[in-house]
Amino acid sequence: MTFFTEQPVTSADKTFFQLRKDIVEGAILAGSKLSETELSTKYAVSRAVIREAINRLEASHLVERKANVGARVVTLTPEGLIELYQVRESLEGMAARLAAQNMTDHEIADLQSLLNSHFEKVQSGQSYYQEAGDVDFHYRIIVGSKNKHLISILTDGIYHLVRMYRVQLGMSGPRVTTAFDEHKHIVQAICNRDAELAEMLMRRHILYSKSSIKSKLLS
Amino acid sequence: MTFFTEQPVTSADKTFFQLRKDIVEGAILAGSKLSETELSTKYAVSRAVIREAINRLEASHLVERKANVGARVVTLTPEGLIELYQVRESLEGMAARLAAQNMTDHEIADLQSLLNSHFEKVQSGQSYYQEAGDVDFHYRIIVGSKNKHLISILTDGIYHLVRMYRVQLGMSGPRVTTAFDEHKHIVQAICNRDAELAEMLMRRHILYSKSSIKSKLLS
DNA sequence: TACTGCTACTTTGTCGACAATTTTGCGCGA
DNA sequence: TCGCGCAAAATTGTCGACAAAGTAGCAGTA
Repeated sequence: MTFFTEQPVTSADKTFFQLRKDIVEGAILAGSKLSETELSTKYAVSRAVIREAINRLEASHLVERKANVGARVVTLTPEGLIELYQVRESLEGMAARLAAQNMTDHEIADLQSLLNSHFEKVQSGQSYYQEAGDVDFHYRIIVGSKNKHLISILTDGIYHLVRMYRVQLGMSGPRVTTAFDEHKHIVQAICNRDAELAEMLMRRHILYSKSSIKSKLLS
Repeated sequence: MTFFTEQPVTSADKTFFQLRKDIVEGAILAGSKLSETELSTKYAVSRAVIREAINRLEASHLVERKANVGARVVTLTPEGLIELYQVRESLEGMAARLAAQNMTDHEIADLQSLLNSHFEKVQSGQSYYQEAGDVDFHYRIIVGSKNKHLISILTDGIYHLVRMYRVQLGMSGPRVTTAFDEHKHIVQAICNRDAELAEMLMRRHILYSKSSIKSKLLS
């Protein structure tokens, strides 16, 4: 994952990253209360940095806060997941459209080679793929859109929430080979600079993921 | 404008709203530095509440911050405005789609009567419309989507930035009557529960606005 | 027993002071 | 005159303490 360009510099940064990790991965339970004093002793920092970290978590939609009452980790609901995928469909569709217009030939070539490496892994039977590989694929297209707002909303906000759902509701499941084909066609459209088609395919791709996840939630 | 459900409760809230207003309306110049000590004396609060306010402004994409250096108000560029409208096209298109599915009949009736009141004003020659009326129209559809993330991203983030561009680059211009027709057709599609068409019309509507603004920027 | 109101406690909000980092400006030497 | 380095000033980051709001528990009364 060529992901983590963000590296902590201040103490509040470190605390924020740590807290985000703990929340996303379930070390801090969904729906639980975040006590400032408690966290400040646990992480050995002052309440001021805890407060700043919590503020940023709120901006990421990972916690909700009430004035004079406190902050709680968001609760995960099927409806929430559906809503999240609706936003993803919209934004990542646009990202694919823009990527088809704005990615450099070199970036597209890289994307294709990434896809090839995935293909080998899938073919050799490794059911690896879904987590890291899928994230990496989508991440490159998002960044390839070259749209600052789009990139920020998706990578700073939506994606950590999606991962939280994936981890805590145990969404690692199949959809490997079919998803791979979908990825292939998206890259093909981007390579042809067909923005319209790239958007449509990406939206379908995410729509399918949503259906797959929805049916898994009900079982 | 049925907008301001958000009312300040804490001191940091008030400072945040005030600062946001000052930035959006240009009382604090785009690109200028936000000195914590300076602001704390100016608004007569401690640096802690200023810091919290700045953090929230950063989350709204109205200021950018560098560790150990400070925060600056974002600078307005033609490219930035284009990018903003790309995100709007994507998200508000989805909002219209979801509104067609999720708005109650009562909400739709309200939307239609809002449109009628606009029609009267436009017909009676008042070039009123564009600012408050336009915002109100879009706001209702966004809320009508019933998608929490969508609503938050648009009303807490994007919209203040759009308004900042409008105010500071003097975008109040025409496009009144044509925009009204577009609004009418969108409402018609929502009323027919035609989600597909509602999304398409909304995307076109925003696309046209973008072109109109772009040409105005170049003149 | 159930409800109301008070009190004590816990938690969040705000403040001023200190620490750490960055920026500024001066002096020195080439 | 220009560039380098060091020191001083200014700015941001962090901390502990106090203020204010909310919560829980107890006592008293109907």
